[in-house]
Order: sequence, then C-alpha cells, then structure tokens
Amino acid sequence: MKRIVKNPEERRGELIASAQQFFYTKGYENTSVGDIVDAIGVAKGTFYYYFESKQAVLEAMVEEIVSQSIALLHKIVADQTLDAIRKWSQALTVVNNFKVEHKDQLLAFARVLQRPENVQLQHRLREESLKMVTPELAKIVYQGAEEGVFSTPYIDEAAEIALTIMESLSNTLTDILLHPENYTEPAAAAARKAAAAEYAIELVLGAPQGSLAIFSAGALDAWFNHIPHQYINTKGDVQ
Amino acid sequence: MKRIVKNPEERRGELIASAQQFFYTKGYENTSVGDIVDAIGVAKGTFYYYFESKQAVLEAMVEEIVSQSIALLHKIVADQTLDAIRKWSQALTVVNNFKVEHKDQLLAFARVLQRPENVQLQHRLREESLKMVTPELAKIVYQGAEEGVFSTPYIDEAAEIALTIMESLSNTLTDILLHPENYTEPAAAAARKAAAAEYAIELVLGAPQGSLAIFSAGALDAWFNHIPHQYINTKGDVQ
DNA sequence: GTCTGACTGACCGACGGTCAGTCAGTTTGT
DNA sequence: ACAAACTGACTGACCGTCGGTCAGTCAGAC
Repeated sequence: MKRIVKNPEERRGELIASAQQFFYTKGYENTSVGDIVDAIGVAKGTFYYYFESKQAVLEAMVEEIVSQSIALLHKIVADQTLDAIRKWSQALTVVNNFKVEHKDQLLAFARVLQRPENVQLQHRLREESLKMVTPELAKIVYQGAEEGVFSTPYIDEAAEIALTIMESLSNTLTDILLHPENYTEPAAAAARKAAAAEYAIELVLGAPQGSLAIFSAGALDAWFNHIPHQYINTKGDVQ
Repeated sequence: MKRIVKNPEERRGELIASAQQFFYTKGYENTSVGDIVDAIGVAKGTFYYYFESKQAVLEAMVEEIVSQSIALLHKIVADQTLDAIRKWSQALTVVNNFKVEHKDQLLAFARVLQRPENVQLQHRLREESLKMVTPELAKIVYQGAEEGVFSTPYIDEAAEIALTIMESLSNTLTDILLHPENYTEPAAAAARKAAAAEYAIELVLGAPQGSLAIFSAGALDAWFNHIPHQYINTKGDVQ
C-alpha cells in the first residue's frame, strides 16, 4: 500500500479520532485495532507505533475529552465577577445546555456505554472526571464558605460527595431516558430524583434550602418532553 | 478423557467456584474459559453447556455473592427488637467484621479488581449490590423516620444517596490501603474521609449529629494498624 | 434396549500484539 | 548540486491465544 508520512501529532490525532468514532458506535470491546487502522488507511503496526496497546488509546481519548470539559469549567471557576452560587448554577447550566444540544448523539452514546462490554469506557470516564472536577468544585465550595453561603467542616470531601450525588443522579436520569417503559411516569420520577439530589447536596454543602438548582426550572422538560431547549422559557411553559 | 456425569447443580456450582477462584486471583479478562474447565477436569463444551458465555458465569457469580450478603443484611433489617439506629450500626458492624476477618484475602481481591481489565467485575458487583441493598437500607430509614430519629422528605432517595456515599468512602479507603505511599498520613486521611462521610450521611438522613457511626470507634485501626480485630476494644486501645 | 441430557474435544474465525524490514524525507559530506 | 547516509514513520505477514461451536459419544434412568 502507498506510504504516506504525516506529522506524528496529526497521525496520533487521526488514530484517536478513528478510535473514538468506533468506540462511540460499536463500543470498546467490539472495536478491533483493525477497524481503527483500516478506517484511516494505515497498517496495524502504525497503531502500535503510536500506542502501547488498545487500552492506551482509550486512555488518551478519555484524557482529551475530560481535559476539554475541564477547561470550560475552569473558566467559570476562575471568573472573579461571580459569587459561589452563581458559579455553581452556571457550571451546571453550561453542562446541561451542552448536553441538550447534543441530546441525540449523547443518548446514542449512553446506549452504547451502558452495554456490559463497555464498562471500561464508562469507568475510565467516570474516574477521570471525578479526579479532575472535584478540585474545581472544591474551589467553589471554598469560596461559598468564605461568602457565608455554604457551611461545612469538610470542604473537599463535601465537594466530592456533592459530585458523587450528581453523578448518581445522572446515571439514574440516563436510565430513565433509555428505559422509560420501566417507569409509570418517567418525567415525574426524574423530577423527584433531581429534587432529592438537590436537597441532599444543599445539606451536604450547608447551603440554604433552594439556593442551589441542579436543573433550572423547565430544563428537565427539554429531556423528557422532546422539546428543543431554546423553546423552553424559565417557567417551563412552551412558548 | 474419562467421562464423569454429575448432578447438574453440582457441576454448575463447580464451574462457578472455579471461575471465582481464577477471577479473584488472575482477574476476569486474564482468565480463559480453558483455565476454568481445566481446573476441574471437564471439557470446554461442558462450560458452554451450562453457560451461554464467559460473561454469563460472571453474572451468576456476582448474583450468588450479592444474594448471600443480602440474606445477612435482611436478617438484621427484619429483626423486630432493634430500633433503626441499632439496625444501622449493626449492619455496618457485621459487614466490617466480615471484611476485617478476611482482610488479606479481600485486599488481594481489591488489588486484582482495581486493574483496568477487571472493571467489568467491579462494575457488576457495584451495580448489583446497589440495586439489592438500597431497598433494605430504605426500610431502616423508613423505620427511623417513624421513630422520629431520621427526617427527610425523600426516604428512598436518601437511602440510595447514603449508600452511594458509603460506597465512595469504601473506594477511597481501599485506595489508601493499596497505595498508602500516596498519603502523608494514611490512617489520618482515612479517619477524616470516614468522618466526612458519616457527617454527610447524617445530614442526608436528617439524623442527629453523631448518632450514626460508620466505623465503631477503633474499627479503622484494624485496617490501618495491622492489628487483628479481636484485639481491639471499643475504645480503640490495644488490650 | 431405548432414550435423554450431560459431556467431549477438534475445530474455527477473530483478535491483540510483534517485528524484521521498507521507504519518505532530512541531514551531511564533497 | 548531488548523492550517500541516516532517521523514524510506516508496513503487513505472522504468531499465540481466545471465546465460542457442534457433531458426536456415552452414562445412567426407565
């Protein structure tokens, strides 16, 4: 086959992108190294020139994804003009808007991720984001404590626990979205779980009740009523 | 090879036991179906006569382990003579005593479980036990609410969140035990994390501060000071 | 003797990974 | 200006192993 030499960084990027494409659609276990290299027209050896193993390209991919998200989060956390509560809600809003914008794609991904052979991917994403997000969240909690809106003797741990609760909520909501048939009233179940998570997080952070919103009013509708986000106002009514 | 026919239930049990042995020592991915069948002297076909796939024997194993633990927990929850707080602490004590008794074995297992290729196992155990334990825990919380010692508008969700927090703590403690070199003072770090978890759970359940103990005083020493549990009294002093 | 279901093991295609060798592009010597 | 030497990106045939299949065998019940 014709040999095309490229800038190593570009090649590496191509390999990661190709791997990502397959991991997202076929899942990690069901993707072979052959799939990855065939799609971009290089030999298998090239793959192993850039990555030690199949697992290694997964790590690289996860690192890329998480570090991109962290950059977004960091911008909010570093913003000097926002108080802690605003930072909190803005961080969640940004994440949620992003998710709603890519709803279909993310749901497809979630469906793949859920399959037992893809637990690897799921676990690495979870572990890495927990590791990276916790410190940023802790900064917000620390600021909140200084501003007197949060109160806890265990700032770092509270941040971690809050994140764990949100992650657990996220898993539950994903399950409801993917298997609504298991719930008599999916939207109501989701709303209740979200409210419980919000309540628990406020307790853990020592924040006044109702001060932290996980979903801005009506945001859940975008997920459960199949209405594009931009058509939802803050009262949750359809305009 | 000589053909020995056994009671199907016994054969199935043998296969699960053999699989468990290998999964615990070599990990799921590194165990081949050949390993499992060779160890008990049957042909590979026999394995596939009893299980649809390698994944299936993992499921069967997880189900067995979890249902055994649940039976223990259920006995405590169903005990009519205990109040909610006592049930809570007894459940934790039983689990902790069991863990301490099998400390070395469990640590070896945790070491295997931690490896990236075994995330499957880890995830299935986590998922299944969360699914099974939450309802039992919710019964305790419900009882506590009736007794007036707990207070939350979201009983089921609070139980789930409490369990999530404990699981997260358990992960953290395992990490400290397996990699103490990453911590300046492993025992102190563990104690702080445990205290934070306890504090958070009390908040989430609406229990009075200090009413719930995750570790009875001194129990953590059994983990970090390498002293067999039976030599520890409730003050945490070595006798 | 007949039947059934527990059991066998040779076999298959696919996979992750290796490595000796090839070639494009750059540097060096004249 | 040209080629020889060099470097490192790239190739693809090859390997051992794995999960899984299936046509067939055999022990024990009836």
